[in-house]
Amino acid sequence: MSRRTVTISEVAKHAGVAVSTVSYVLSGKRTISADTRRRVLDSITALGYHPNAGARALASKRSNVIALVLPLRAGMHVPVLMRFASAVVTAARRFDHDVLLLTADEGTAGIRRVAASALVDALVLMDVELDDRRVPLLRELAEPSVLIGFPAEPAGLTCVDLDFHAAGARCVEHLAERGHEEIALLGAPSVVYDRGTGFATRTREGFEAAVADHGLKGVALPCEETFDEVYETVRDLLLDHPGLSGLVVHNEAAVGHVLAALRQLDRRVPHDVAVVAICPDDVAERASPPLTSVLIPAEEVGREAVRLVMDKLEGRSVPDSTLLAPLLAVRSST
Amino acid sequence: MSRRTVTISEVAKHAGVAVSTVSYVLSGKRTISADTRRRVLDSITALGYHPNAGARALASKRSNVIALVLPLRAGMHVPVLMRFASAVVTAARRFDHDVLLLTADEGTAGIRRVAASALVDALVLMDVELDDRRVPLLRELAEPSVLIGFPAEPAGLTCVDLDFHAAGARCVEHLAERGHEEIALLGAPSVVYDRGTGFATRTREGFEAAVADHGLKGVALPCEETFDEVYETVRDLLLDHPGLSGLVVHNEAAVGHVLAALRQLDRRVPHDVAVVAICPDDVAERASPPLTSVLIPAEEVGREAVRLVMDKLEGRSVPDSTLLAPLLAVRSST
DNA sequence: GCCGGTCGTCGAAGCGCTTCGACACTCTCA
DNA sequence: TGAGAGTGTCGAAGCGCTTCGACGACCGGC
Repeated sequence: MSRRTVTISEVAKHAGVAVSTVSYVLSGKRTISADTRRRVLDSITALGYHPNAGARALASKRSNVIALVLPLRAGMHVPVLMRFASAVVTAARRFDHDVLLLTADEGTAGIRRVAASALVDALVLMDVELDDRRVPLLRELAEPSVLIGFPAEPAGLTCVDLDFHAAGARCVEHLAERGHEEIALLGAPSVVYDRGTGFATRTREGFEAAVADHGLKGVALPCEETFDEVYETVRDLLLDHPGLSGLVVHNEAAVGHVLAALRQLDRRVPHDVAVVAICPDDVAERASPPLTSVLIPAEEVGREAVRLVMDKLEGRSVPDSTLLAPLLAVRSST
Repeated sequence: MSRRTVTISEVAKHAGVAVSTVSYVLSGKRTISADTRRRVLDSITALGYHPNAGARALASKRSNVIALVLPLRAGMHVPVLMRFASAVVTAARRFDHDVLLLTADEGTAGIRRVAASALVDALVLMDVELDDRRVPLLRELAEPSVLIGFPAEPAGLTCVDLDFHAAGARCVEHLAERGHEEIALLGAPSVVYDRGTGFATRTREGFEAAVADHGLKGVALPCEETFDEVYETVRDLLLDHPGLSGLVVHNEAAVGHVLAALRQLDRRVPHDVAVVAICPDDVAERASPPLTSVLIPAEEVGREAVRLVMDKLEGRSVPDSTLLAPLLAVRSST
């Protein structure tokens, strides 16, 4: 039965020490003799003591909570977002922090509110747009923050992401190595480009640069996410480019449809058309055939974002930009 | 520029009143003259005051934060979970509460921790299993909580969910009305049944009961989520049941594969096989053809869960069980 | 044998807020 | 006209914790 709440002074009394001693045992900010430490720790478990979060936050000016700002916008692939989110939560816990979930309905007001009320110590923003309304606010707030993704003007901000430019290029390179000469990129839904979401654009730029470098013919198209639209896009693409033999797909939601469309159009993968995806590993593995892919290292990005945030909280200096190198896993689709 | 933090006593000084008066203006717990209220409110905006969350929590024993416990387990359809989560956040904000995100890695320890440290006032648990490890803990903790979903032993707990039993039955009823006599249910992946997740089982029971009631022939199968597995399942199903003309699909992730498989097996929807899905509206609408479906009212469930939690926090009594009636939307697949 | 330096511990002062009791006032209504 | 009942406001006492300065006790070096 959950007894009424146990306070630090009860622990102190039980262990026969001062309140401050208990506090120092817990924080390790002053040296405590092994013997005293033992007694305090024993009392803590005996009484089932848990520090009160509010009191701690008030006294220490640290809430040990970070905000995760997750817009949940149209066109975003939710499972990927959730992997980031989940990674952030797990990583935060390793630093003894919890995660407050902020969605977009409140707009920037939510960010302002949690920062001003000291509810959180720092912010992690996901799904950053090139021209993101939250960015000017961040500059104004001076609250430690890390962006997952890059805005157009990242100067002075801390950003982390997969190096999508390199990822796009890596896919092209792989297809070039395999001898393909005419290839296409199927990207995000056009709404995502219109919004100027960075990762979509950067992949396309990487794709185009590598196509030029390798002297290939290449075309980049947005790609919607219903089967019928995908089917049409693929059909038209094959019609317009009879020589096309390689496909880069950067759209988790559409990747299954693309394969289904190829199947229906009687193109064998990889025999007639080779496919490289940029997507999480499990999506690539579960496709048929399993796809050669550049994985989106959601766990790593989330972990890195938290590490950066913690560094900033501790006053350590951090790099403005952290780009994780793309890693290509070859499977049966190329 | 974010000035250093403004406190209530500065507001009080600025408005020429006592600190407690400012507090009462904010909380409305005592009557304040219109004139004083105005002056205080003006000072608050003039100084840009935001109450400190920690101090408030300490003094009032209320953090104005609720925990959302989101296991993120295998086999769960993430986009649906996120719609619940998003609805919970939005609803919580309407009650001036924030949401702390708890995932499963910590197991029950996380729940215990946030409750004991008074980090949160209440808990909302998602994706509840029939035999859920978190349930005994809830009984022990005496922290206000609401479950989204039903455990095997819900006595004394507050649960809210779509009435999946009725939903399964409703789909059968609809197919019966359309004259189908032999039908099948394609449900969640078998791992979900094995785990004893309530909603999957309850849908099947509703399906089976209604099949019996209407004197139909019906079979219920689990359904995995890769195209190849779905294809096999559908193919075998049609082989084993040549007279089968109606399908109920309760698996968002597989629904697209089921349609693709039918297409590949040369069965026209709804001409040869009618399909009813239990899934969110947008999934049903984006399928081709658009699916007749019982929608999963994620927003409504989330909202209801928060309402119940707030009622409990205010000491109002709430019903143990809240079942939302299923609503069937007829589209082109039946 | 005395001095300066750790080391380990304590007490007390807040952190910024809510809330309780008290205290003027101003209205009633007998 | 005065007792009683509101109103509107104030001051002060915490809420449970961290942190700062202080202070013995003990150490080695001269």
